Amino acid sequence: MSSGSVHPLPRSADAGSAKAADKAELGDTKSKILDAAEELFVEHGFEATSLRLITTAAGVNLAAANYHFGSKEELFQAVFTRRLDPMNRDRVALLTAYENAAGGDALSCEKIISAMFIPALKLARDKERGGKNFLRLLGRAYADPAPFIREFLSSQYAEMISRFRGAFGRALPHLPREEVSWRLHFVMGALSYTLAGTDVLKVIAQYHPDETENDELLLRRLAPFLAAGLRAPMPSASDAHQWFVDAD
Amino acid sequence: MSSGSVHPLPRSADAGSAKAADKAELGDTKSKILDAAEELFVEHGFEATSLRLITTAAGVNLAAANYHFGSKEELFQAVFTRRLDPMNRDRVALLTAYENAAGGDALSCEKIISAMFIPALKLARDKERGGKNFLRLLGRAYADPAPFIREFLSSQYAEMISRFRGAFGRALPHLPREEVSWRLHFVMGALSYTLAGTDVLKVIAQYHPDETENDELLLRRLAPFLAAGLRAPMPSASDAHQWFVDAD
DNA sequence: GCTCATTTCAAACGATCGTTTGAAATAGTG
DNA sequence: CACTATTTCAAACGATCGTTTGAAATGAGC
Repeated sequence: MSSGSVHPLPRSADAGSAKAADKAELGDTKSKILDAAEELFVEHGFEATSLRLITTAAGVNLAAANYHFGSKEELFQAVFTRRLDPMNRDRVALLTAYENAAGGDALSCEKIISAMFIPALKLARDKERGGKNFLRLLGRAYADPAPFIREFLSSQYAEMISRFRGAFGRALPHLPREEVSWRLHFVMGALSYTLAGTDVLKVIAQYHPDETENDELLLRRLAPFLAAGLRAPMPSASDAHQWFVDAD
Repeated sequence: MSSGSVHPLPRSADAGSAKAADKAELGDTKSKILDAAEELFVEHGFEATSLRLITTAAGVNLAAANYHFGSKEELFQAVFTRRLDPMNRDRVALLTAYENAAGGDALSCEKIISAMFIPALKLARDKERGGKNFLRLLGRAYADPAPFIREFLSSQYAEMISRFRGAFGRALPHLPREEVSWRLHFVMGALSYTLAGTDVLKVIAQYHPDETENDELLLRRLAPFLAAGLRAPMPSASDAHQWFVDAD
């Protein structure tokens, strides 16, 4: 971690090469690896997914992974940046558009939440194809203990979270600033958790996997739940005491 | 995976042997392994934690792990059952006590939530010692893709979830049964996520790690948030349309 | 003392991991 | 065509993994 890796790094031809076809899957090795990695990381997690499994699924040589990405960690980050970066940019842009449209008025919680959801929905509705897989991967990554994942994600999210915290603060002027941060934390948690879609809780909640495809429906259930939570009044000390009276 | 493992299985002397001292850490190999495993699984995750790391930290021989627990997966499950089983029993018992005390009346959402939280708090306040670590481990396990973890957890939680879904259903008679299941899903998600305490979102929400010790404070913030979400009215179709108006 | 079951130990097993290597294949440019 | 740079390939590297083995140590009952 002392200095950037110095793998061969083929001349990068990423930034919107105009001659790349829309057919998506015809991918050049690099894209094939990213697609396979995205799917397999979701299914098995980072540690349990071997480069051999990825490159075999992608139909490329094992060494191609290290040649194009340098290391397994860098491949993992590449999988994320490909989708996360545009999504978070969309979120900030949408929030800004809402704020401009509202003039000086504060946005409603639902409006702010929708600025977080709509770009995620766009991704799930599939950007190219594997968008749904990525959202599940993202939800899981939050709970991954690997330090490099945590540091990477927090840096990727820093700007977006800062912007949304400000928006929620203006929407909830009666709440202490610290309480707003907490509730944003809860919102991000519930959202990530729901997107992760762990089968554990699907079973627990008698979830019907048939409906899984309809993420929009899911988020339309989550948004009112979260908006109501955000608007909850600060509990008084007596309230808390009443709820948490010990029952030994 | 075809049949139960047939490792030597030393004669089990678990169930409350009266002569076991309260001093906790003096543990017999088996407890030392469980304690070390609990801490290391939290820190590195299941796949990334080797048996050599665990047994070294526990100060016992490598083979002792397989001798006492059969396999790494069974050790992982043993770490969970040691704490999860009593906690979920406490939850159900507390809910039952609340219901009996209320006679035929439905409980408030806050009361039901507290029946989920108080046993978790008791654990966090440390049962013996490592309770806090375990809650973080539990939160992470929900997001773990390993099938054996998911199946194990859903079986461990089945009864408790069923009981609480019924209680929430009575507390929220105006909501469709399916909506109650969804909101319980969100509640479990937010709770697990918060307990997991991933540093990612701590950073994101400008969380002050100094306060980390005070889990009670944390849950007293989460409970009102969740209770308000549970009580949210069903959104009308027009509401949803207003929130999710596309902004292309 | 002896016997026998239980637990600990050092050492090794086969398998798989991420990564590297150097040559062969391919594409680009004159 | 030849020349060069880029990409692919089979093969191997050293390391670490979960698990097993068989002998040594330990404790209980007599």
